[in-house]
Amino acid sequence: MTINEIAKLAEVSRATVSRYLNQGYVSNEKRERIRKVIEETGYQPSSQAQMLRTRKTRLIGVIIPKIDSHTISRMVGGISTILSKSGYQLLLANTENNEQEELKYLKLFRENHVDGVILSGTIFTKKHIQVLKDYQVPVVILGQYLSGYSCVYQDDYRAARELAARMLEKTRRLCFAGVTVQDEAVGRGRLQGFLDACHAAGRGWEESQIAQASFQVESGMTAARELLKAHPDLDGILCATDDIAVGVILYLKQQGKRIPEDVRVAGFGDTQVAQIVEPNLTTVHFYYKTSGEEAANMLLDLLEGEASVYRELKMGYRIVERGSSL
Amino acid sequence: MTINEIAKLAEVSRATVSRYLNQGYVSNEKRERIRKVIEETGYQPSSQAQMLRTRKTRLIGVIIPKIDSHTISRMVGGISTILSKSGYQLLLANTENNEQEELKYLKLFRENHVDGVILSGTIFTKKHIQVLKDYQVPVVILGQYLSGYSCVYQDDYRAARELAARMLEKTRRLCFAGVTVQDEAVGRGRLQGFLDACHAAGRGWEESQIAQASFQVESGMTAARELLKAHPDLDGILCATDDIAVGVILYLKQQGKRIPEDVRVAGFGDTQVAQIVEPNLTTVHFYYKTSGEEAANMLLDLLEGEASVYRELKMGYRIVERGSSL
DNA sequence: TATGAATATGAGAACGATATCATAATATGA
DNA sequence: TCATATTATGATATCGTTCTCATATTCATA
Repeated sequence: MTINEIAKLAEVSRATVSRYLNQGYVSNEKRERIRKVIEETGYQPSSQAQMLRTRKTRLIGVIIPKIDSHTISRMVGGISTILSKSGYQLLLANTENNEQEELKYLKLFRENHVDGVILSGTIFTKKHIQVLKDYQVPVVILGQYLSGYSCVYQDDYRAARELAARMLEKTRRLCFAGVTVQDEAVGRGRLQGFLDACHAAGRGWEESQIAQASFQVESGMTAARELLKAHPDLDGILCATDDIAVGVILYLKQQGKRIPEDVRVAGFGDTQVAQIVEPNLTTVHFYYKTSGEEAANMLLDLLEGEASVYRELKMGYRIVERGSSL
Repeated sequence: MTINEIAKLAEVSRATVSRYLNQGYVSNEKRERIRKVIEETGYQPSSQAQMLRTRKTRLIGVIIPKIDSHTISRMVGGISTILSKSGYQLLLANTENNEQEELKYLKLFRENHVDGVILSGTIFTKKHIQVLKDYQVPVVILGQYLSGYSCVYQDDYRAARELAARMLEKTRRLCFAGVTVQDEAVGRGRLQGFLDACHAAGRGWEESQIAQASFQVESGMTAARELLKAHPDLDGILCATDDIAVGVILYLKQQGKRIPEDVRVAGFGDTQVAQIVEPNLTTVHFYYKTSGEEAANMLLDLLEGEASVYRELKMGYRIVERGSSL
């Protein structure tokens, strides 16, 4: 079924059918004839033809570093809700934490047809900036702050600083298990918050109080081992993610430490495991799903001309104190 | 940049450029000219025009019930790996466990002319079968068995039967916390495995030994409460998912029960929490990521004509015994 | 040296919609 | 009543590819 056949059956011109479909002028008489024919035939306009002609695809490219992560899948959930409500579809690209893949998909999406892109990256290189600079369609960055670009991100710095301050009150020697500072948000932001809180509390710190982990539980165990080796007297570890914190807790318990009596631990993200690990984990709740929704809305504004200029949205947070730091 | 401009610059016909792009006959001389022009201009064929002309979109629709679930995101990860390797893109639809949404997306995808669909559903109604019956593009069902259709699914029944048999050896009164039997795989399959294991072991069972939960941890707690009320002497609970099992464990511990000494517990799925909850959870490891990969490969076979007929693939499993049932 | 494959090329149609333009009919206002 | 919006319609061009077909050239084979 094509628009031509509909036109023939309804005894009108192809143009009139198109107008019917796109709310143009159509007399009641012909409108009814067309409606009937479309209903009988179950006609659906070819979206490919529409895409070619209108240069709009109603597809949004979503680039994420890892699909099987609670924080990210929550964001994707939020994005998906908003987009589908507005009749857009979601083209998903999973980069498996490979920045090269991010660039590849940015290019692929541009060439291919998306109306806009939501990029949830971790590490931004100069290459990224360059590709983003003259990108033909609107892009919203999710989870990272990037000056001059539309972005939705968490207040990692303040959250870390506040949580660290609370931890400092209860500890004599607080250590930090973070991730690479190439990751501006989770790496740099949370570390800086920790450092500034130490400074504000008049507490010095040494390089050896900071361990670098990755995003897995296992790396948290390794980090805890390193920290404990360098500082056998440590009585607190602030971890850049809940998964790291879980690894830290597992290792500390293995070593016979009691939590929180001997060592207080906290994480970030308020993922599912925070309420399951024992003791329950003190952590920072970020509004990931809402962030995804906001990013999608921001992109829609950009697409539908409500706003032609970028906006930067910093999301709030909530510290959740549980057994691991009491 | 269009193919016409490339043709003009390379001083050949549009058809020759098209042949160059689609490995048709082109002389070395012209081939080189075209190559050079394309390189200089950075020309990329319009995928919309290609879609319209070839009636292929290189898009695969993926319908899932919930994005922020460990099992599902692992499957999506597997799908994504395979598809992107073959130059297909993934159109994601998240139904939030709403079967109506599934139908909606099946229709939407068909209209949008995806090349194929991977459907990871939980509940199949007659409506589903009817829509699938005369679906114009290949569909692979993931996670459920559907006779006569390409599908990749877990051996829920055997896994449940085997795990239940092991649990029965160590318990006098084993209960079951499952999900709705409308879900053939997780609901019906795992329950039936449990029942048949009871029968094989010469153990009767009463209706009240079976509680119905949903997919959340909280529902596991409720289920445990019901079961414990009906059977204060229970010494084992087999749970249809890890999350339910975690809820069960949390509730039992709250009630002062020791695990596994007083009550043995096991789950299904081997999700992250299984290794974090205390005691660690005995569970069934399913190869979710591999299932996703297999489903994607199956679809590609269907698409690329390697196989024109459906295949049914039942995946193996591995029982992982941990502290909760020892 | 005919004969037929295999190789090579371009003109023009087709895919299925929307956009532009010309034009007619009707409604509105001074 | 006349000028001017507003409503209504269809013919035709266009989006950027690939497909079909006609035709020409080269090469191996009988």
